[in-house]
Amino acid sequence: MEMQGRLVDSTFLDFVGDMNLVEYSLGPKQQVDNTPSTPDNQTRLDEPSWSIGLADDVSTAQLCSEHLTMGSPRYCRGTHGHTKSKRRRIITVVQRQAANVRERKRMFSLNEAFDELRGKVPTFAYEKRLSRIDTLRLAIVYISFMTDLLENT
DNA sequence: TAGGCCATCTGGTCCT
DNA sequence: AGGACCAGATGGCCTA
Repeated sequence: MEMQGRLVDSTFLDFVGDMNLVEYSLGPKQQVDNTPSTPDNQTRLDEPSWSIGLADDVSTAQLCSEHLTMGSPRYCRGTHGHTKSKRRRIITVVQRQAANVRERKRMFSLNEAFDELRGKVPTFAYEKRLSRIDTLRLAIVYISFMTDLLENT
């Protein structure tokens, strides 16, 4: 994937070289692997502490109050700020887990798309893996550059 | 140690 | 009703 640089003429490489995006140092190690479920996550899924003792028809509001003791505000969001609540969608633990799985799959496909995009934008071989935001920014610059190139030839 | 990046969870909203 | 999408929150990992 770092081969893309060779496919692009030196003009663009000079162009890219001027960008702040290419300030990465050596260090090819992947920062994060994109596997959707690490062993850590598996344990989290396997034993969802927040689901213990919850009946299927427990509302999320109840869930919230029950888990204030967990000391983690992440389990109690959505109601703060606006006490006037709209109708809440009752969701079971099973549905929540299914939604989490879908969300992980969705993010996985999103990351696949990012990887594909990384393969399309030119980078130097020694560069660290582009972050998602840098991939988008570089793609924007790359497209703009190519557009200009086409219009001026 | 602070900051950046990421995975994951979660609730809200939109759409079918 | 339920899935897709989105954004906020949180915690972990890595690097300067």
